[in-house]
Amino acid sequence: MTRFSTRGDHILEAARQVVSDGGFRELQMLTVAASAGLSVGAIYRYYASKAKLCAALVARVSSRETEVLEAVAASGAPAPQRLADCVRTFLRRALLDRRLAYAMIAEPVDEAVDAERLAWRGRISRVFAGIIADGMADGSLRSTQPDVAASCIVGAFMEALIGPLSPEQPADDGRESYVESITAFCLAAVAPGSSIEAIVPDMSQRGARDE
Amino acid sequence: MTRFSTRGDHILEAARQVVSDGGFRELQMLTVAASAGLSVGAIYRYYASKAKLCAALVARVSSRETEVLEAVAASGAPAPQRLADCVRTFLRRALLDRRLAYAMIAEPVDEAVDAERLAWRGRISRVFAGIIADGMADGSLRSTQPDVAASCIVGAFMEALIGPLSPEQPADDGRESYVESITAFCLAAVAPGSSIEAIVPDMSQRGARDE
DNA sequence: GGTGAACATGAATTCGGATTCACATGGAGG
DNA sequence: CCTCCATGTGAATCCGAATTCATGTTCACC
Repeated sequence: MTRFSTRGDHILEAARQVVSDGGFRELQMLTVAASAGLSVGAIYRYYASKAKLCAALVARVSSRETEVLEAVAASGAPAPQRLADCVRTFLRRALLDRRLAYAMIAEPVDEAVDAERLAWRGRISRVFAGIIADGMADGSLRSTQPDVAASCIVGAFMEALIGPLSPEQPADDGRESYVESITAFCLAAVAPGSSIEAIVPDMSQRGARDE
Repeated sequence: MTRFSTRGDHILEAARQVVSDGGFRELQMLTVAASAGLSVGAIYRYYASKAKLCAALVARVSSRETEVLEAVAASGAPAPQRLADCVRTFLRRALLDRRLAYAMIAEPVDEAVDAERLAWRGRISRVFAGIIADGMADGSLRSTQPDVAASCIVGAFMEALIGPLSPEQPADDGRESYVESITAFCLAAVAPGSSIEAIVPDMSQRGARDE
């Protein structure tokens, strides 16, 4: 419909549709073709292979999400606030389409797609690592290894979000409190002031950087 | 070799071998057969299908790990200590064979296997939720929703451990500090005393239980 | 109207494995 | 020595998609 969308975009949109209910498992060329109102062969005119199509899909969706996240991270607010905002933003957006989120985050497809996914996670993680480093610099966050902490945060909210144990469909009213619980967890993990030294030795210096 | 191991176990062991380098992606009946020194047909005498074989493999490995974890969790130590010990234990053991760990934790195969994997994660998560509940009861851990916090912890250390961004092979000397960093993160997330209320509203009551 | 390039179609083909099965092999019991 | 059953073999078969391609369409331009 939109004037500027090319045929290739149309196909990508159809693919997104398919993945968003049924995941990559159901992304077959036939299914996509049907959903796009085209024939199988036509798809090959725009994407050389299924793998390429999948990779393009992941790239497109993930870049949208990354932009949003980076925008939030760039607000001038204090680090802890930005951290919480990023987590919340990611969670809320993902909750709008969990099947797609799961597919984007975890469902394996093939190497090309995995590479795309990996790059995405890298970008997300870097956003968090940046915020954490900021917070460490001004003392608003406790001392950690930013990259490790960032990985943990990403893992924590992704697992809580789409892990096999997350509630199938948090009730509408519970959704927001669910988001806040997860956000609180992530924030507390890097907030200053908790008393863990007795149990975990301070390694933030020793293992910090050795290459 | 061992007297008591049946032929079925032998095959399972061969499968473990294959998965432990190459993951489930390379677990083909032909590959397993080769690794077991048998023919394809022979495997089918012991496992009705590839899916069954995979499920058996996951079940076997995961039950070993679960037992270890539950034993650690059952020590009489204070909750924060047990929490840290469980995380450390899991991480150290997983670091011994990361490819296998990744496969067991994350690599999807098919529904039957996923069910097995899900059950496993459930058990792990329950172990953590139990410890957290204990800690909340005696005040040694801050107030959270134990099941959500447990999911986050599992996600955090799994991602940091085997996520696509985790260091391919932490240097021998860095390994222990890596483990400690992750452990510290998990512990800090549920330790009391951090100041996050200004940013994250306390939802521990409101959204706690509504069914 | 005629021509060709770009675009579509979908049945036929190919392909990567899983699964089957007709045919050994070996050894325990008669 | 013969039979039978448990066990093993691996080539043949099957199956579910991906991929190709011979055969139409469309349409812009002459």
